[in-house]
Amino acid sequence: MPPKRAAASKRKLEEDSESEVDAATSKFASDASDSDAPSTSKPKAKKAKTTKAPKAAKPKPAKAAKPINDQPTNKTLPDEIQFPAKNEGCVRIATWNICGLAAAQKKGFKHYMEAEDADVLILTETKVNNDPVDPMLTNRYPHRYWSISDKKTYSGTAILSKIKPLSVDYTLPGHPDPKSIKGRIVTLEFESLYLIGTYVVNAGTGLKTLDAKNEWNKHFTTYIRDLDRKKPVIWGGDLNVAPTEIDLANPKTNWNKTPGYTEAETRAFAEILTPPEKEGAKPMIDTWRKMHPETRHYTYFSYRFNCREKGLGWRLDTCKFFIFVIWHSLILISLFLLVVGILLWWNMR
DNA sequence: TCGCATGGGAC
DNA sequence: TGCCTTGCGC
DNA sequence: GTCCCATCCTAGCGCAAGGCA
Repeated sequence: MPPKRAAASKRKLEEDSESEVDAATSKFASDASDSDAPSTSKPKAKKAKTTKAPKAAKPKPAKAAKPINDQPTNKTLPDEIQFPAKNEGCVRIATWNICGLAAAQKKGFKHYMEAEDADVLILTETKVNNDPVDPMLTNRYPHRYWSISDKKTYSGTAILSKIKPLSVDYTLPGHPDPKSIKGRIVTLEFESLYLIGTYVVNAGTGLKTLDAKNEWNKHFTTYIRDLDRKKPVIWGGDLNVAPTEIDLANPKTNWNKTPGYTEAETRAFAEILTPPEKEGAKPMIDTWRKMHPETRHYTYFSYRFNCREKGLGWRLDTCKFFIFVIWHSLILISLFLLVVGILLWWNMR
């Protein structure tokens, strides 16, 4: 049954700045056999229904604030999007939290995909229940890996690639509840590196799922360290954390209250980036922050309070790429962080 | 998850 | 069967 | 009285599933 929001279905698409990495790597590709493993989805038990009094409508402020940081405020995807040309010999990796593939496709996902022409595209919150067979995707990306949640139309992570990986993994080793991880992680192993795409657990309204997130962080940290001992790692996707106070517009009022900016989350993230000395692990690089040490640029804006227009956002969901230990690798010849873009992210939390 | 109103404590 | 409402997550 | 801080309350979207004519 189609959703019946039509009458009130305002087209709500927020564009965000997008981060992307062109990582030149002549040996990125491999001759390994294709390991596209289909994910399956299972019907979920229906949710318990509770009665709730309808909220009283409140008049909205008609304030037309001035955009801040020159960030785009349009809510629909333009038909024509331009990105800088790819560098010769580079592999372009991009990430986008699409908040529903079906919805994204209605709103111009195709335009973005054609314009960006990423070699590897990480998608999060796909909300798909089966591996999509859309020719638009299959023609451009011969290798597609969909991690699908057991919970219908919930979470979902995918990596679409023009390059064939050696192997693919949809698990987070060591996590005590593998079911809760389904749909949140895809790891591709290439000849020269690992690429991880994640849709990290959201700490939830009232931080009610912070414990689950802490559990995720604990095991993910171990996992990424283990991989890094073997090959360099690139990690992208929706990381659901604003690492530092310059990664969100109002750090003071949100500290330890709002999911994405709590002590537990920021500390866990910092420890992934800069492992404690005793662990002997190599430090990792937040590429966006490395190249834009002071820029306040956000990837997420709340629907509430006209945050988009006011420039009140967070750098938390997409736009984060972390290239780990690239310097010891001869494979990665150059690294360019291109923050141009139109990131299409109309998620809300 | 912003910005305002409200209330309480410190000074 | 299909429109409409409700609930949930973010 | 003034300042500071904590707390409260709030929007809009995508989607599935249930209610009901």
